[in-house]
Amino acid sequence: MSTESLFKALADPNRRKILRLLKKTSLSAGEIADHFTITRASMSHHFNVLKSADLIRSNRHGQNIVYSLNVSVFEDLAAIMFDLFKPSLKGENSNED
Amino acid sequence: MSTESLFKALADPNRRKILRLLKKTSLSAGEIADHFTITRASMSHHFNVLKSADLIRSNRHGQNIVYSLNVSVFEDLAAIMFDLFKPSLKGENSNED
DNA sequence: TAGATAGTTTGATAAATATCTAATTATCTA
DNA sequence: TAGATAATTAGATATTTATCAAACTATCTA
Repeated sequence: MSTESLFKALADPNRRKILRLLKKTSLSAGEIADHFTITRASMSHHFNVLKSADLIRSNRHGQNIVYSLNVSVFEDLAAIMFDLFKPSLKGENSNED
Repeated sequence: MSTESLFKALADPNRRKILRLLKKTSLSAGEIADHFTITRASMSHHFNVLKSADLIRSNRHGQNIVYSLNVSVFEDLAAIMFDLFKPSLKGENSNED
């Protein structure tokens, strides 16, 4: 279910924009929301999807919830991509679904 | 729309399995379908999604339609991933959506 | 402690998607 | 050319998803 949730999370332009914003620095939910026109409820939904895919982490700081990018997923994604595209060797089999 | 269709195409386990099958060698629609339990109509739908994302190519050989992996998308995907995760430099901006 | 502020959760709805069966198209061969 | 085979397209349905408004939770501060 992890590869599944990862690609589904990445398959939405708003969520990719969130990730790009978090590349520079961690940001609170409100700071992120300021870059979008959809409601904060909808933003929360996207935060949840990204968290479920382990693409972001959250920490409360007082009234704010601060989100940060989990860069370690980058490695996972790379591995998945190799699994999908790399010419396979004799007897090699995939773990992924 | 291209990044969009790419991730959406990859967000389905049946479609990822199709790509993995095509890593080794090109295969006809029927040969691919033999590895699945869903109907051939459903398989055709998945082929269409993968073709729209430019992940596979198709060529008719007599009665068969032979599908092959388009490995050049691997590079596109790598670029998109860097855009999403790589720490950005001063004044740098993304082209993606 | 009573607002005010930041954010999430709930419930509803419209749009997208995966699947199926049935019908259609393209090609081969007897 | 008629039937058989390979595959796709069309139409229908159930599930998932993105979004919103409203209600709720957590924290701060006067």
